[in-house]
Amino acid sequence: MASIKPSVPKGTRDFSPTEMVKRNYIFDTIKSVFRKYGYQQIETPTMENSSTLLGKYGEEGDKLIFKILNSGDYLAKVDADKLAAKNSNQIASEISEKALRYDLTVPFARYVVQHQNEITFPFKRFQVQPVWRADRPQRGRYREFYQCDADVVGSDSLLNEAEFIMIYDEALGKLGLKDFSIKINNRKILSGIAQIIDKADNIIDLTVAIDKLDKIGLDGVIKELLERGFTEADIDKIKPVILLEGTNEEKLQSLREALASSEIGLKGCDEIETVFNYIKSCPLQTAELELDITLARGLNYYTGAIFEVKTNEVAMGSIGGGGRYDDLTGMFGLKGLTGVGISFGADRIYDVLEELNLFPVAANQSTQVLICNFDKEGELYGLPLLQQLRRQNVNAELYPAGAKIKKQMEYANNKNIPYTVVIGSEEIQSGLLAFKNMTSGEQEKLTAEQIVERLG
RNA sequence: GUAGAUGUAGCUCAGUUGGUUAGAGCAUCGGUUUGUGGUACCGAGGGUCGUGGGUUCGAGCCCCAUCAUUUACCCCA
Repeated sequence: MASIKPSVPKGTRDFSPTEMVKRNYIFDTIKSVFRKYGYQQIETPTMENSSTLLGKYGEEGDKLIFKILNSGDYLAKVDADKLAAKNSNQIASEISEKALRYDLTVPFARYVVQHQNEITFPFKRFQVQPVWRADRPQRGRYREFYQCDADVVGSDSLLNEAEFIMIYDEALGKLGLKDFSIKINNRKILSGIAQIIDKADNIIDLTVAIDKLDKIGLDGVIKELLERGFTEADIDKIKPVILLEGTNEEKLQSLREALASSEIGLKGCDEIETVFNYIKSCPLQTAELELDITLARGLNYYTGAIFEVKTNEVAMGSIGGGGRYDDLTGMFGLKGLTGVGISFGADRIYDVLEELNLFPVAANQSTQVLICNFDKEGELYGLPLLQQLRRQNVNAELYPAGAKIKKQMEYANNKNIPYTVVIGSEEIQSGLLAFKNMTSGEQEKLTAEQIVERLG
C-alpha cells in the first residue's frame, strides 16, 4: 500500500497535550463564569437536519454550511433531468438531508421548541461545542472552531443584556486580558436610521456598509452606500449619526436628536440607556463599554441589543459577539419567545492569550512521579507503591518495560515529570529507594512510606 | 467567488548567473556512561526538491499546466 502523506483537512487542527491544557484553561474559565451566573450546560448533535439550518444565516451563510451526503445509493432517487442539468444547488437538497451545525444558537432555538414542555422559563443555558463553516481559512479563522455560547430565552428584561456584559467582563478579565472593549449597539437604532431616510427596506445594505467604518473609513463607507443605491441626500442625513463622538451619554443624546422622528429609533436609545444604567450600579472591572452604532454584525436575526468584543492589545477580529433575537423560535413554530445571547470565540481567545503570553505555567496537569525499574522484580516491587501514590491522588506512572534507566529518565524529562523513583536489586534489598528530584538533580534514599508522605 | 505569496528531510529553512554525489539547525535513533535525564562530544538513519509536461548537453533553479498551503478581500468567531 502506498503511504499517504498525513494531513488534516484545510482549516482544521490537531491539539497536542500542551495545547489541550491551555484550551481547557480557557473553556473551564468561561464555563465557571457561566455557571456562576446561573446558566446550565446542554449539548446538541454535531449534525442537524438541513431544514433546521438552511435559511437561518442568509444566502452567504447557507453557502458556508457543510452538507452531509445521504447514506446508501444517494443518486438513485434523484430526478434524471435534474441530474443531467448538473445543477449542484438543485440536487443538493435531494442527496443531502443533514448538515454540520454552523453555530450554536440555531440548534439551541430548535432545542427550546422541541423541549418547550420540559423547560422552565426563563431558560438560561450555555453550550461549548465545535461548529463548522466552509469558509476560506485565514488568520484567526478556521473551518472547525469552538464556540462558547450562553443564551437566555423567555425573558425580555434588559437585565439579561447587562448580565452578559458583566459575564464578558469577568471571564475575559479572569483570562488575563487587560484592555478590551465591549461594543454595544441596538438594531432598533439601526432601523431608526434607515427610517429617517425612508429606506427601511434597505436596512441590511445600510448596516453592512456602515459596519465597515473602522476598516475603510468614511469615504469608503460613502462610496459603498452610493453603490448600494443610497443617494447623496440620504448620506448627508446619516453622516452625523455615523460619526458620533464623545462619551456614551453624549452619543446617546445626539442620537436622540437625530432620531427624533423615529419611534423605533428612540426605543432603541431607551433600551441602551437602561442597560447603561444597570452597569452603572454594577461597574465593570476591566472592560470598556462603548456605544458603537457602526456595529451591525452579519446575522440578520438580531432585533434588539447587539454585542461585539474586541481586544485592543493585538490585531484580531472580534473575540465574542451576540445580541437579542425576538423571534428566533418562530421559525420552528413557537411564537412570542424572546432570546438574548452571547458567544466567546475560544480559538481566537487562544491566539490572543498565546500572543500576549498570558497562559499560566502549566501546573500539576501531568504526572508527578515516575517509578523507574530494571526488570520484572523491580516492576513487581514498584506496583504497591504506585497504587499507594494513586490512592493519595498523586499522578504516578510505572515505566512499563525493562528499558535502560537512561531511557526512562529521558521519558520523565521530556514529560516534565518532577520526581523519579529508581528501583533495582540494591533498593529492593535495603528497602530504601532512590528518590530523585528532576529539577535540582538531587537524589536521596527513602522508604516507600516516606515517598508517599513526601508527595501526598 | 476575487487577488497575491509560497511548495526542498518529521519540523523550520539555506541552496549563488542553470553544472556533476542537494545542505544546515532542531527532532529521532545509537554511542562516549553494562544502574541516572536536562549540559557536552562522536556517529547514524531520513529527500523521485508538491505533481505532470516543456526548454536545455545538463533543471531544485527557467517556461506552461495542475494540485496543495497561506495572506488579503467578500463574509465572518
